[in-house]
Amino acid sequence: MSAHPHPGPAFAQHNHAHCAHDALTRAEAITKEAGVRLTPVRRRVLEILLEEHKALGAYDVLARLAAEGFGNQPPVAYRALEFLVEHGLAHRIQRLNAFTACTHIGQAHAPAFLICRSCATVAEAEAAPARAALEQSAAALGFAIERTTIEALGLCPACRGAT
Amino acid sequence: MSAHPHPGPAFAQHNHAHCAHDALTRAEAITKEAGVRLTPVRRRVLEILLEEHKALGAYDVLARLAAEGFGNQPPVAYRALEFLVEHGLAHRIQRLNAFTACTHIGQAHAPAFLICRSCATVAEAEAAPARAALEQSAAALGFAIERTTIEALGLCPACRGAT
DNA sequence: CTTGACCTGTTATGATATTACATACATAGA
DNA sequence: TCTATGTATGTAATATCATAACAGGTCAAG
Ligand SMILES: [Zn+2]
Ligand SMILES: [Zn+2]
Ligand SMILES: [Zn+2]
Ligand SMILES: [Zn+2]
Repeated sequence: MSAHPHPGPAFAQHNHAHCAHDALTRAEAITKEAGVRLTPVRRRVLEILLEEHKALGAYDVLARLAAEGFGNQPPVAYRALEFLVEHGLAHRIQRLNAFTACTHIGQAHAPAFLICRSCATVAEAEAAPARAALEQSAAALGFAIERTTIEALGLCPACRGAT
Repeated sequence: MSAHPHPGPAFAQHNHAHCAHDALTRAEAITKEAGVRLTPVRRRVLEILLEEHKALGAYDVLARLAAEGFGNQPPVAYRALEFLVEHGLAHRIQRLNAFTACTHIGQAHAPAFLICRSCATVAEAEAAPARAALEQSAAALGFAIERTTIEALGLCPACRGAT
């Protein structure tokens, strides 16, 4: 057990079925705790996001939902995604206008996102240090930070290795 | 002379006419140096962005251009904006899907953006320290960062003071 | 001049996101 | 149990952001 939130498995080999199942279990717990409902659409959207460590656009999610008999209009997807983001079960990736399942559900964390430009895998890195540094710069200007977006584009370990 | 790139004037009282005029002068120099043309549309778009320390959407810019007799189709605005960003004369703000004139034209800088949620003013802060911290986190995962986006939402000094 | 590179303009379309309203469902109080 | 209430879902319509593809204009080198 690591002493601090561990890096998250996105770039490492791991039992992903287990990884996804775990996330769902935690999501159930979190929502129950918060007194909100992880309804079928919401749960299914989370499952879809959990299939891969990538980011999916709202319309990609919507297409999947529609194919499975859920509604087929944009708000169906956007609402479920908004719910997931609001409760810390998913994150929005600004650079991609897309969404990814949180890999640290239930753990307090300040995520920075590492987006592989080759394979599109998205991992969460710890943003606390970067954030602290930014606070410094901002404080010097008298600016009070409330929310930060930290995203990096680059190459993941696997894609660096590949020719 | 400050030892490192100074914070930029967005949140401070300053002679903005002078600020904008300076930026244009530098833009002329930069483009001449690079052997590219700061054509009338491009120059005008930069002037429009320089009017305020805020971010403007491409269609806002387009409306202004159209009203002044330039083309009135999206590519006219997007192309000019793309040119400005490419040559470091403007920046794209991901969170806002919008563009802002660079306040450090001609200076090498790694900008983080501070966006006031109350008055929409955008300032550039030095992102180098935050970026360095992020490199650390990323390196630990074997990820090679190529480009970073660092944006913060919050309250500027003026809006903090106001009731 | 002519050529070629680049810039501008326009049409058309694609991609992302929200507003507004109607219907269905869960559940707590009467 | 019944019904009132809040919440969730479904749908239509529309707003907002962005790009592809092509036609015509400008300008300087040869
Ligand atoms: Zn996994
Ligand atoms: Zn990769
Ligand atoms: Zn700048
Ligand atoms: Zn403000």
